[in-house]
Amino acid sequence: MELTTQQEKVLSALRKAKKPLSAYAVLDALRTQGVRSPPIVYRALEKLQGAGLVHRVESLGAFVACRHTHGKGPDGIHAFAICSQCGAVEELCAPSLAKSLGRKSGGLLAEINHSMLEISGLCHGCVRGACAKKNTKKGSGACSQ
Amino acid sequence: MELTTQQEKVLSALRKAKKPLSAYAVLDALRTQGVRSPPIVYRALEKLQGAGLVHRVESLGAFVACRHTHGKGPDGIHAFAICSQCGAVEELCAPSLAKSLGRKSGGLLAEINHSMLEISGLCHGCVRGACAKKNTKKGSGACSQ
DNA sequence: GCTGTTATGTTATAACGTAACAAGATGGGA
DNA sequence: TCCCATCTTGTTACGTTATAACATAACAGC
Repeated sequence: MELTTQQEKVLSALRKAKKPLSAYAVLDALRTQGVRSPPIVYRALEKLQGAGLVHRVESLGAFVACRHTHGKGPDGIHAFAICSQCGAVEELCAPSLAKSLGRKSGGLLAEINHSMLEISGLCHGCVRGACAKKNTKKGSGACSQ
Repeated sequence: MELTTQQEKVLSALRKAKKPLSAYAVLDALRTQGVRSPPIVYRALEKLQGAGLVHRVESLGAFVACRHTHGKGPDGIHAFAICSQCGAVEELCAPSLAKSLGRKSGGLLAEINHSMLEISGLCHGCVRGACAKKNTKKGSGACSQ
């Protein structure tokens, strides 16, 4: 997929960040590059998500650049481990969940389009007290565990 | 747990609804009963979530009353199947996932507090064309599959 | 040049969530 | 009884997240 200029900018901002960024954080990061209004960011995010290059972390209302290559389709499960204190996030590979999800959701769903799994807790660093900052939304948070 | 008046109202509104309600939808539903401002609803929701009586469906930004009894702790996994067209939601039991989650998230997390799994797709009814309404956020949507 | 499509851009507003403060209600003690 | 702590209720105002609606540019193909 060919990325447009704006999509490149947004993707690059997310790749530079050490933790998930809200759409407005992306906007702020890109103001110096001429990005001025929310829809620009949201449109780019939408395309990038469609291409599997970016995921939305639902429980944070924030976005991360993806490191893996996902197949699209039912086994395109997006799974994240999230430290609720310092904001660190790790993307997990959980392809083995695909089949059991199909069985479990069969009561309601005939087709699966998208699955997401988010596990939150405390990272090793925060448990040891090594992650200085409390997650302040603005703070640069994200420790290396 | 003893519920306060407001908590009762909120829980009852969610139980009556056939699909997840946003906090503001709850607010609207309770205006006739004297509930006038968002914090009242959010506070009640927070307590109800803490008690496991209500869950937040992250990918919808909405809340549902819980039908099961959950143990609290790591195996308190909240799993939902969601029809992206008509808005129907089914809460799944996925206790077997608990252990594998622990393993998968171990790289980052030392402790798990909360896990959520959301699977979206099309329900049997929507695939057959039996669910009339497209999910319009205001529409009463939710088919019986 | 014309046309259809995609990308870009703006303004304004909807929808979701919380901070900060004030005021009643309750339930002990001293 | 009075004082104090605590909990619940309530308000206003604000911050954050997301989208609607519209206008314009850029470009490919005829």
